[in-house]
Formats: sequence, C-alpha cells, structure tokens
Amino acid sequence: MLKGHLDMIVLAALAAGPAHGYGIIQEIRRRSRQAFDLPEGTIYPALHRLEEAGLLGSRWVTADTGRRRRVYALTRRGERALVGHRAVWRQFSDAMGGLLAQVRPGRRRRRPA
Amino acid sequence: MLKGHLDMIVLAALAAGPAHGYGIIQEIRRRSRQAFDLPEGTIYPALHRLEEAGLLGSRWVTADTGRRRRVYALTRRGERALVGHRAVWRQFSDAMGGLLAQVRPGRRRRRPA
DNA sequence: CTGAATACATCGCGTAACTAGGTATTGAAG
DNA sequence: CTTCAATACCTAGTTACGCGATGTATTCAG
Repeated sequence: MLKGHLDMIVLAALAAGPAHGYGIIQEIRRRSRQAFDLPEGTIYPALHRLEEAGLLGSRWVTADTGRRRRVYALTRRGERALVGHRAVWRQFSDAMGGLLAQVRPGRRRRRPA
Repeated sequence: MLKGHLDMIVLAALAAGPAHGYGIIQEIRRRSRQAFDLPEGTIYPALHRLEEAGLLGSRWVTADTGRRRRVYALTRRGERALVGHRAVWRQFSDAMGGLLAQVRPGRRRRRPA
C-alpha cells in the first residue's frame, strides 16, 4: 500500500527522463525490483492529476512501432516537488526506524509489574 | 500520512510493554521524535480494531492519579503480526530506496532526443 | 484468426485516517 | 472558587485515494 507515496514514486520514475504511462509502470516495477506493480487504473489518474497540478508536462508522440504514446516529463515545479517529497520521505522513514527499533521488551514474566 | 502503516506503528509502540491509549500517543510522538503526532480520533479506533482482530488485549486499571485507564498489550498473535509488518516495511522501504536512488538525469538539453 | 502484449482511458467501490464533536477527571493558575 | 490546560476515553461522519473492473484500439506472434 503506497497511499500517500504514489506521487513521489511517479515523479521519481520520471527523474531519469521522459517516459510514457505504460513505460512508467514498467520502469517502476524494474526499479523497485518487482515490489511495486502498479495497475493502469492507478497510474493514469495519477499522471493526469500531476499534470493538472503542473508537476508534469505531456506530449503525444508516435513511436517507431507506430503506436500512439503520451510522453510525460517533469516540469521544473515537478523537479522541486520531488526534492520536497524526498525530504519528507526521509523524515518519515527515519521516524519509522525509531519506532521499529528493537526494544527487546524483556522476556514476558508471569505477572508484569 | 501514515496510510497503511498505522497498525504497525501501534504494535511497535506496544512492543516495549503494555500502555494505555493516551500514553501510546505520547510514546509514538517520543519515539518518532515528534514526527508522528497522532490525534485521538486515529488511535482509539485503531486500538479497538486491533483488539477486535485479536492482536491486542486490554484491561481497565485505575492509575495512582485515580484516573481510569484502558491498558493494552500485545497478544502472541500481535507479536507475530508485528514481525510480519516489520518484514513488509523493510521490503517497502527498500523498494522506495531503489526508486529514489539518484539517477543523475543528465543536464537538460535544448531539445532532448 | 486468435490471443497476448502494448497503450490509453474512466467510473465507482472500499478502506482507513482524520476532523469534529462529546464526556469526565485532575491539577495548576487566577 | 472558578477557569483553563492536560489527561483520558469515545464515536459519527467526511474525505481522499489507490485500485478493480471495464472499455477501446493497435501490433505481433502462433
């Protein structure tokens, strides 16, 4: 469950360079080593939303294969947003680390104090 | 936004030992170094849900201050669930790391190929 | 010719965190 | 004594959002 992290994931996938929706899905799957296999019903609305927000730009191209593709690229605002997301993620991740730190609860006693 | 991670956070907070709802909030705030400041409307339903699911047990106690408290503790199933959550988190976190890895996109050209 | 993979799109459901409200007690400040 | 903050519990309803389901069209292999 990537609730709240999807935007960052998409922006991060596009940090390597422009790509089209279907390709982004594969890029994410590859870079996450199969951990994130996003359905199209997740990615396309996200792309529309991010473009609407001005973090992505898109243009239609026709690939060598002859297929119509909508290629997205980070805008400058998108790049900045990614930097921000990255910082938030680090904080989030660190906080989670603090919480998950092994506390060694002490072996359970018959009747804890 | 901790969507999808709340259960783990609560279980982790209780890994140190039994605690009551209000205290759990403070424990989480402390252990996350102020990053997570959960409102009561988040924590109490979560505790009820987790107890319902058999991951927590609770008992009413009266503190030295005279206040009624509901003290929660991990059940054995809860401990096992925490272990599982921890593993999932590591996978999730690693995957995110792979995605956020600096890709050095190459300086933007006038007209990208 | 059929079926899988590519490539786009949208609607609506379900989940789950949070806002906003409520009650009651203790202790400090005025 | 009153007031206000902190402690301590609770729940109903809103909202956000990822995802399943579904639909269309094209390319290519068998």
